[in-house]
Formats: sequence, C-alpha cells, structure tokens
Amino acid sequence: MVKKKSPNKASSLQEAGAHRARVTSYDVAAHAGVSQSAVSRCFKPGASVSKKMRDRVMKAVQELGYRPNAIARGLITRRSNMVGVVVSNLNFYPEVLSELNKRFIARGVHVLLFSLDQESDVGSILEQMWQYPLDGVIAAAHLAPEQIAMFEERGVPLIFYNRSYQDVPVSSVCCDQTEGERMLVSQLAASSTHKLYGIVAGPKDSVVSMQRTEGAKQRLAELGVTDVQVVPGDYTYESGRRAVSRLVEVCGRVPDAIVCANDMMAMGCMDELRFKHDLDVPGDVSVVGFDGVKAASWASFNLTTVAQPVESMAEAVVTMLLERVDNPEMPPEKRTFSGVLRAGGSIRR
Amino acid sequence: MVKKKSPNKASSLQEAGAHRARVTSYDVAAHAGVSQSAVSRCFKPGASVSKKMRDRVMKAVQELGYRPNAIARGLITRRSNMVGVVVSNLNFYPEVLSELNKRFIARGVHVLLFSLDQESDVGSILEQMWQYPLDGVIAAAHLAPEQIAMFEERGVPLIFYNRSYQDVPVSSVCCDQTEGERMLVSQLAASSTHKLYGIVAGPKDSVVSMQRTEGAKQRLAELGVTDVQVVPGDYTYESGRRAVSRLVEVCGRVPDAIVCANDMMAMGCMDELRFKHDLDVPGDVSVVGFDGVKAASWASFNLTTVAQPVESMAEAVVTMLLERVDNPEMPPEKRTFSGVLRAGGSIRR
DNA sequence: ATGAATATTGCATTCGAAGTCATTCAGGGT
DNA sequence: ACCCTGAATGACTTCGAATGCAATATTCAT
Repeated sequence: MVKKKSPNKASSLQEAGAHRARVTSYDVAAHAGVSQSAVSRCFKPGASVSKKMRDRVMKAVQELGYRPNAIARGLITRRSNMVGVVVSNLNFYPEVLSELNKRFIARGVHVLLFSLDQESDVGSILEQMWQYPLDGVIAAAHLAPEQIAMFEERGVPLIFYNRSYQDVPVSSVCCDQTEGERMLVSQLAASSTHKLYGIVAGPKDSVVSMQRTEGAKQRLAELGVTDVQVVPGDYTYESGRRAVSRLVEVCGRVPDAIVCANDMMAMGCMDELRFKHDLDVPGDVSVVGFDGVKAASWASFNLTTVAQPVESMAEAVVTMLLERVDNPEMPPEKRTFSGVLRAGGSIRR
Repeated sequence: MVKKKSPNKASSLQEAGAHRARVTSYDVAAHAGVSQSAVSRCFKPGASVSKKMRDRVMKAVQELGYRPNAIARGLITRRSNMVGVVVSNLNFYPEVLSELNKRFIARGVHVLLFSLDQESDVGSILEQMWQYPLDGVIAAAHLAPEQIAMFEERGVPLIFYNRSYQDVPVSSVCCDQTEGERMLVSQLAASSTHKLYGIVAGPKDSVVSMQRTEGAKQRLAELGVTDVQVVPGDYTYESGRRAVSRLVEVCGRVPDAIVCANDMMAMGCMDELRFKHDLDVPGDVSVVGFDGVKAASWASFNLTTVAQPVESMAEAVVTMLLERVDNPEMPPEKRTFSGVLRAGGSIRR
C-alpha cells in the first residue's frame, strides 16, 4: 500500500567491478550515511551545508568517483547547459567552431554539433534539435523565416553567425561584408589603374555573397567603373579556378583585377591564372579575397584580403546567446563588426 | 493522504504564446484524451498500438508541436544517444569532424564536442565528460593510461582516432603511418637520386610523428641512407618554414629531399624553399608530406603525399563505437587502414 | 539557562518519457 | 450467449538530481 522507495542499492558491489552502474547521488548518500538532498546541496554553490557534512560527502564522492549527472540535473533545473551549433559545412568554419566551443566550455556550456551537407536538409536538422532541451542555438547556416519563427515560439534563443536577415527581428553577429568589400576595392583602385574588373561571387542564394558583391559593385561605380562582369562560384577553391574561365568567356579576355567573394576562391583564381594562363599575380592580374583564412597568408598566395575578427565575433555571439538564455525577454540585437584589411601582395602596383 | 498527481496543465494557454512551457507527453495525452503511456508507445517502433489510437495521438502531436524529449528518454532507457568527440585542435581535423558528425547523425546519434587548446587540460575535459551520460567517446587526442582506464571502469566505450597505443588494450582506428611513410620514401628514391635527406618531424611527444619518422628512417636505411637529420616541428605551416632553417643549421646546407611528418609543414617547407631560399620545388628540392589535406592538392603545391582514407576511417570508428555501445562485452580492437599514395609533382625526376 | 533567530538536514515531490503489470476490450470459436 | 485469447490501454513506478518545506540542530543574546 504505502509505496516503498528502494532508491538503488548498488553500493554492495562497489568494490568489485565499479563497472556497469553509474554512481548516483543515492549511492554517495548511502555511502556517507546522509540524505540524497545533502549530496545534491554539496554541489550547489552557495547552498547551506556545514563543513562537517561537506567533508563527509566529498570523501564519499572521492571514494566512489561520483560526478553529478548533468542531464538529470537539467531535467529539473530546466537548464541543460547545452547549446546547439549548426554549421552549413564544417570545412568552412573550423576556426569559428573552435573559438565557439572553447568559449562555451569556459562558461560551463557544451556544444551539440549539427552540420548540414547540402543546406537542403535543414528541416530534418531542426527536427532533431527540437528533441533536445537546448538552452540556445547558434546558426551559421541559412534558415527560412518560418524556421526562425519556431525558435521564437519554443522560446529557444537563436543567434545567427555571419548571416544577416534584414527586416526579420532575429539576433545576429556579422562581419560588415559591404564595408569590407568597399575597402578592398578602394585598395585595388588606389594601388594601380586596372582596365577590367571581374567579380567572382558565391552561390546565388547566399546573402553574404550578395552583400560582398554589391559592396564591390557599389564602390566600383563610385569610382566610375560600371562595366563589371560577375560570375558565380560556390566558395570552393575549384570554383575559383573555374571562375577564371567563365570570366574570360563573358569578358572576352582575362580581367586585370578580380574580386572574389572569399579567400578560397581567390586562391583558386590565383592558381588558375598562374598555372593555366601563365599569368603573374600580382604582376599581370590583381586578386583580392575575403575572410582572412590561414592559407591566404601563406607565402604562395600572400593574398590581400579582409579578415573577419573571428575572436571578437565568437565572443560576441557566445555572450549574446548566454545573456538571452538568462533573460529570455531580451529583444533581438544585430551586431556588426568591421573586417580588418590585411594587405598582402596580390595587388599590382 | 493519497498523493495527488497534477501532471502539468499548460494545455490551457496552448493557443496563446505557445511560448515558455515545452510541450510534454502529458500535454499531448490530455489533449488527445488518452494516457501518457499511450503517447509514449506511439513513438516506440513495434509497440502495440491500435490505428485509431495512433491517429488520435498523432493529431494531437501535430496540433501541439510535440517532440519527445531525448534527454528525459535517455534517463530511463540509459541510452543518451550522445557520444563525445575529443579533438586536440579543431583546426587540424575539420574533415574528420565533419565525417564523424555526418555519420553519427545518420544513425540518430549526436555529437557533444570537446576540444583541447593545449593538450595539457585533458583532465578537465574528462571531468566534464563524466558529467554526461555519453554512450561512447571518440578521442583524436592523447590520453594517459590512467585516463584510458577510467573509461573501462565506467563502462564507457572509447575509441581512438588515429592514435595508437601499443600494449594497451584499447580500441583504435588508424592510418598505417609507417607503411605510408615507407611508400613515400620509396617513391622519392625511385624518382631521382637525392644526395641529402632531411626529415621534419612533429612534436616529440606525438606517437604519430614518431611512427612516420621511424618509417622514413627505416626505409631510408634499407636503401642505404643512414645519415639523415631530423628536426622537430609542431605540425603547423609556420613550423614547416622554420624547419628549413633548422635543417640548414644541422646539415650545413639545404637537403635536396625533405620528408615532412604532415602536409601543413610540407607546404611551409615548400614556401620557405621557394620564397626564402629561391629554390625550385621539385627542381632543386623534393618535398613530401602526409595526410592528403585539401590544400596539398592545390596547383601551387601539388604535393606528393599519402592520403588518409578519412571516409573509411570515419565509417570504421563510428561503426566500432556503436557496436560497443550495443554490446559492451566486445573486446578492444585495433583497425589499421593503409594510406593512399597521392603522386603530385613535388618530387624531382 | 532560556527563548528566539538562524543554520542544517531530510522527506517527499518534481522534471519528461518509458517500462511493468494488471486490466479491459475485441474477436473467434462453439 | 459464453468462454478464451491476444491485443490494447492505463495506473504507477523509475531514471538521477534539485528543491520547497518541515523538522531538527546551533548559535546568540539576555
């Protein structure tokens, strides 16, 4: 009749293979001869526990190798201390992921990783995310407005990393793509007089590419250059190589200044120009990129580019997310960082 | 007296801001007018549920936007469907992480990420891991024997990725470093007669570097070359560049064949030789790497290297780990894959 | 020493889903 | 109409830790 609680008596086989059963707070409690609550409190900063109790519990904790189960804790505290990070293609964001993870871990938060092969299956990724009680999510991928709305509905803070949504009230941390591209073009124009400009854009559906490309066109127009050909790429090295041929097709000849929407493609361009067209960069053609990836600074490329302030951006996005986890009422906020012009030697002078 | 269960009645404000309260199986049950058990069963494949019941429940699920809470489920099933992945430095393993994550997700398992800045704080990373009921762990980092033992004690399957421990009964999936390096040296020797060989190793404490370096020395010895200088690096591009100077110091001149413990350093070497020493690669000096990273195949480098079969290795490690999750009694197993020689154009002929 | 105020402690309940077990229901055979 | 069988369903408990509240122990002032 009266329900009998039989907490879990694994303490009997503790010495033998500590194997199998995880040590729980009940095990520790039994071992120390106190209540489970007491054990729990010993792990809660600022809880009311006497020194004697704490010592006793900690001794048992040591002896049994107990660690509080973060998952069980999250169930009741409604704080999983886990955030989701969605990246569209891991290869593009190694440093970013590294920076984010490092910072989250430093604040006791862990990262559950979600990656997209082709951006197509975002839906299924979200389905999976809803199964976890994530405290928040950082997205370095494109989401549809309805998908963004679901986060709002479910009360899960969401922040975009380097993706901006105009007119949509959602938080984001971005690098100022337009401004950066304008700096690059200004630099190009200041160093030498180029006769023909070509632009290698990213995928048509990439907002970032659009902003960078527009920035370049804008600034060129201001400088009086309006006849500019744009060919699309997909952010990869290979597409950068192919882009050169495409530019030749649409321009009739090789441009003497190529603005690429990212560093990877810029390096592809340089290699194609040098090894396929036997041209010199920067002697014959100037090339600029965007992002400031490691390889761009290697001697072989020494690419002039605009570096994203990855550390600042990572710090900002982590801070913003955790702020919103603590205070769900905070309104969306968009933060934009300026890129840093990294003058290399890929511009003719 | 009789305890009154008041399950959670949020169903009242469902229409208004679905906000705040997560939808639980109780909410669905109430909405559909069935028991919570019924809802649970509808999500368990092969459970005994009538079509009528299933339809009714699913309708409520749709209307409320319910998703089972994977965390709560894991608590009782003792299967979190989460695995930990530890990498020593994210920048070194982007493709690997991507491959692993993709494969785990395809099997309904999610990855909790742990990264090390300097391999020093492995201890604290482990402390954090013990807080999660991970089904298993993949480590692409070095662990001390005592640390490895803890996994055994706690019954958490552990598999090393590309780290081997001789004489320690622990599972691992590796690329055959020695064999690969021997292939490279054979290739070097077959293509041209080199007068002076130099080796750029990895950090002294890296087993992988040791194996690669030993493989190279071994094969060189077999070919009658015994006077070989080895200088250490740290796997980065910059250390590859520095290594050239170090080789010059210890050899008295620039070697005409340099074997690097990985591609990054090989590319650093090439750049240093070309841009600092004004030498031609492969005309004056042959350089080989190891790993088969993307950049190595770029036209600027066209590096001859041995590629790790990342996809096969990732598939193997994921399979092995999940096998051991299902069957904890499986004994440790070490799998070694052969690298694939990727002949580029960095060897003199 | 005594009562009030404060600090510790334990009990019972809760988080969300799943498993156990007993009960109920539908269908089939006679 | 009646019994039997297997399927369908619900009540209750469990996983591991945290917490409100009540019970108990200390401390302090008087």
